[in-house]
Amino acid sequence: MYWSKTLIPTLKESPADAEIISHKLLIRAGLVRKLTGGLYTFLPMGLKVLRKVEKIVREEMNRAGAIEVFMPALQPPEIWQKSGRYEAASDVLFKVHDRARKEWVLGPTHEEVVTTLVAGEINSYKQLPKNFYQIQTKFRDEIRPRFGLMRAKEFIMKDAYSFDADDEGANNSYRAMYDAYVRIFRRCGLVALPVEADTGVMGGSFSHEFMVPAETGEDFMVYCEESGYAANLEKAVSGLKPDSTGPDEDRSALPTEEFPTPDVRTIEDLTKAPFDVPASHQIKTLVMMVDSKPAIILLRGDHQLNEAKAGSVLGSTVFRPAEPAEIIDLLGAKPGSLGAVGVSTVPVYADAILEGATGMVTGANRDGFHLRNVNIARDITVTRFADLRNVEEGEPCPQSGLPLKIRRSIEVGHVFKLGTKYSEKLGALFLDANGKQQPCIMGCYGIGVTRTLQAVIEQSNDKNGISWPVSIAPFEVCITALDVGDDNPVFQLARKIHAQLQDKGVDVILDDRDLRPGFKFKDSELVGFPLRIAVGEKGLAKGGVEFKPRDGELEIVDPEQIVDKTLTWLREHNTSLDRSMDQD
RNA sequence: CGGGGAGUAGCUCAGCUUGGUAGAGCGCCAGCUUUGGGAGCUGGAUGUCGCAGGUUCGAAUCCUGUCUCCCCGACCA
Repeated sequence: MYWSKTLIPTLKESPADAEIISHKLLIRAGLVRKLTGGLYTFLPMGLKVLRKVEKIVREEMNRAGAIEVFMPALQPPEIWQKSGRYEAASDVLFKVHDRARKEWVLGPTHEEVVTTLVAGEINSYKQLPKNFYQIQTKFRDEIRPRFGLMRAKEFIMKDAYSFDADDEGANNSYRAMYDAYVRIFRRCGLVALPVEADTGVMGGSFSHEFMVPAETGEDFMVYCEESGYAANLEKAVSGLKPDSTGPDEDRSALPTEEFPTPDVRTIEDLTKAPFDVPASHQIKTLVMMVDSKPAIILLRGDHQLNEAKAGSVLGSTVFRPAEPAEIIDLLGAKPGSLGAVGVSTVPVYADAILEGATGMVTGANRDGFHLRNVNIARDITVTRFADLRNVEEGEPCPQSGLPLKIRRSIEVGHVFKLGTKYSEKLGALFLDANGKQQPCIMGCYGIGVTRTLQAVIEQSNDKNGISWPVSIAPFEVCITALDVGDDNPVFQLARKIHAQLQDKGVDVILDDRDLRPGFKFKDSELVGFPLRIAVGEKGLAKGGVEFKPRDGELEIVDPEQIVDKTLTWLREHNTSLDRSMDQD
């Protein structure tokens, strides 16, 4: 490819609407252009990277035994009603109407379609297991598209769905996908770590997310380097014990006592003089509404509610904080003076840390008053103790006991063991060896292909631009011709090397633009080609052409040697060809 | 949806407070000079100042409404 023949609109300045580095570089390096919020056109360089990521994904999915299909993006709402997700996923569903005013949905994911397919085509255990995958555009009415390709209304996903006859088989399918994901991300030159994850609206029994550590990530992962424990904050647990709660001296025998706390509205207010109650000695009382029924959640004052965990205790992912009017109606006081002492008409769920806590302070359900010496076991009717809070940095690892760390991360892949939720609802049943009808045991597995592309940029860049891994670089090699006249020997040599590399199967671009050298060097670094071969008079005077890895040292190489040198270097630096991968 | 910010040339922005009829840099076109780290000079093209309405002799500027984009929160690959 000659640079002048394609379109690589690089920008010296960052676009005003890009905030994070990968988004800026995506635009500046001319990989994509925005049509409108959350919708992007892939330009030639962006598309080349995308296709290379897809190729790696395909190879690894095929290697893992998955079979490729292609399902409609436009789907009938009926199958969503059958699965029960028409309501549950209603927020993210794009809905369209045909000329007869019939409604359709644009697929945000394909459990319903693939399960419908299997319901029709798979009848016997002899046909199982099967794992179908596709690489396809997904549509999601995101509340807030963000950060370029990171969260878009339309994005490319690899989605796979496994169907097994028994639980052991389902676990094997899950494991095969998990392993494939490890390989895929490694081949893309990406550091992506599997962490335990919440199953959320997908339902199902367990799941892992693949996380790319990055300051700009929207998720938090909790991890311990010693034990290898790693989990999404939504799911993470710690080894923190209940006995660490409560004041130092034993106040368990003292009766509860009401005391005036005018103008105290928050946990923070109560930690200040004259009250001086540490947040860890307070009980935070939250009122949640589930299907218009109230429930009370108790946390230690210094802890934060984990909504995913709360959802599983409340038995619904759909709940909201109660309005002040509802709270007054229920407890007789405004937020700021709430407590669960003496409450018996609504369920009270307390964080497990509070079990056995004594000498605590909580609201008195009377505006401007709190209670001290609260002994949970004695004074509060707790329906159930459960893990309801976010783990905090420094708490003991549940496995090693060492302090946990937390970092931001980008979710690039997610594997779920689904169980029989969809197969039962959509009739994906088969006859087992005893002639008995059973629902398939399913798993589903997603990779955000476009997001992965941007995550690589987020992880591999410097002040000069992107630094692509060889495996997914738009071109592996950029030949920078420093003179471009057709009869100029410099240009003739550059063209010769370009042709020779192309013959050897190297993905190479020749920068044949009539521009000053500095401009072309900057561009090649911005776009991020892993290897640059500059052909110019100065280099030739020193004995050859300039061989310059994007992140390495410049070498002068004899033009006769440059092809071999390049092939060797590419082989050594292509994460996709890493032989160590075949040994695990 | 709640809170914050912004819409002016292809891009990055100034002008708006204090109304007087459109600017800079980059990019683009032409010419000359330059030619190893985003060149210099000269000349040139490019705008319904997001849109609609209002106030006014006169609106990019003031007022009202509306749309879009970006950031923070709830959702997710």
